[in-house]
Amino acid sequence: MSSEVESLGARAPKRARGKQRVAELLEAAADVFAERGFEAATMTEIAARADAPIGSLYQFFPSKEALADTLLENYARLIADDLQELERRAAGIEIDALVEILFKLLRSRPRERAAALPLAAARMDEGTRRSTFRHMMRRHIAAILRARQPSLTADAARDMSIVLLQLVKAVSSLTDEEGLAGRQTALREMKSLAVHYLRISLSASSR
Amino acid sequence: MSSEVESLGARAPKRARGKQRVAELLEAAADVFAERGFEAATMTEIAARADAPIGSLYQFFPSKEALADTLLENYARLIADDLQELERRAAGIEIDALVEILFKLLRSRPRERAAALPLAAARMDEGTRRSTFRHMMRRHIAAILRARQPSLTADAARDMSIVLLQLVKAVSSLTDEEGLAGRQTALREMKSLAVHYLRISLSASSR
DNA sequence: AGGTAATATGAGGGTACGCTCATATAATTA
DNA sequence: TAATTATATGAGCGTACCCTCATATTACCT
Repeated sequence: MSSEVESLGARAPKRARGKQRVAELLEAAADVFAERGFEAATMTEIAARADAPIGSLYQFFPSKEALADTLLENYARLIADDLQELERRAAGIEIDALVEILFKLLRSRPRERAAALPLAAARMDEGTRRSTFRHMMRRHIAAILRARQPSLTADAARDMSIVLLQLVKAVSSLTDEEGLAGRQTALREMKSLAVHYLRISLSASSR
Repeated sequence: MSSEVESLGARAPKRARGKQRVAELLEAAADVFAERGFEAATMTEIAARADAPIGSLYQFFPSKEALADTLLENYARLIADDLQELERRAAGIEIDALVEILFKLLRSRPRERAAALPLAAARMDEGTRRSTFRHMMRRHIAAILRARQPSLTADAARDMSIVLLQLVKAVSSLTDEEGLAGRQTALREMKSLAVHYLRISLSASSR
């Protein structure tokens, strides 16, 4: 499932067996982090769920933090790539189609996403990393909007991306909630709200 | 600040000094839970921040879970009371004013809210408690909408309350984010989105 | 004043956690 | 084959956590 390797880890896997192990460990880690959150997740459970001894886990990931960061970076890279590709195609796409694509894209890879979101929240303010997950998202969405309509100022695009991302987040949390009566209706209405918002704002900026 | 006492705690305070202590402990607990989340918060730090020895904390709260639940219930009761009062007045209020009041109300008591939201997420599925915080909110918002427009069906009011609460949540998370350029603009636009949504949906239901 | 209930206090028990490391095995290279 | 590098394994170390409890102090009541 996850085929990427860590960047800042202690020892990267060199052989096929190592890479396979790392993939299994990352998959198990994603599940456990998604279920329990960063703090409550334990390295013991992650190793157990990957059917690996605890030593193997630490062979490839020097700490719980490094493991979480690897997971987060992998997910961020996947999404960033998709967003960049959408930016290239954005010029010729209608607004409602754009919203549809955007929503689908940001809700894709639900497993990785379910792990990444708690991790992004828990490990937000570590060290000097100013390039938060959320900032990357905003930059990309703003770029897509400006690709779609070049007359947009940078400030306007930034503001719109903030609103749009909040709407996506709302849709995501509704999608994740099981057994909610009225969920379909709510999802539809939130999408049409997004389309409405984009239409209004884009037409205002084209004056 | 917090003047309520716990309901299911081991020993409720009987004397003035005890009540004062409990208030200080709850305040410190709210801060620590807000900063660190449920899991990462430690009883030691909560006691230290209230300038109380660890034994005093356990005198009044038998466990970390009980402490969190007390905090959550206190906040839920405060908000529920406010919402109920708004329901009584809802009939004569214009839509944009209603949205304004609702948003302000749900963002009030930022300290308690900052603690309650992580706790609600962390302790969502404990025991048989089906009356989640979120369900209570939805019921109240739906009741307010129906008070404002009695022709609303129960289902429609429920769906609208779901959408509305997501919008409020989005606004809240923007409010909490410091130093965000474009925040004011984003807040204004999300509010007008909520008004637009309510107008459309309510007029559709009055046919 | 004496008696009783409420509160104060902090040393420490038990536990689970993150993580280390010495040692064993497998795969690759020379 | 021999040497070397990569990976496997799990007992156990140190620590920090949640919580207990014996004992001391304070406030209230009669």
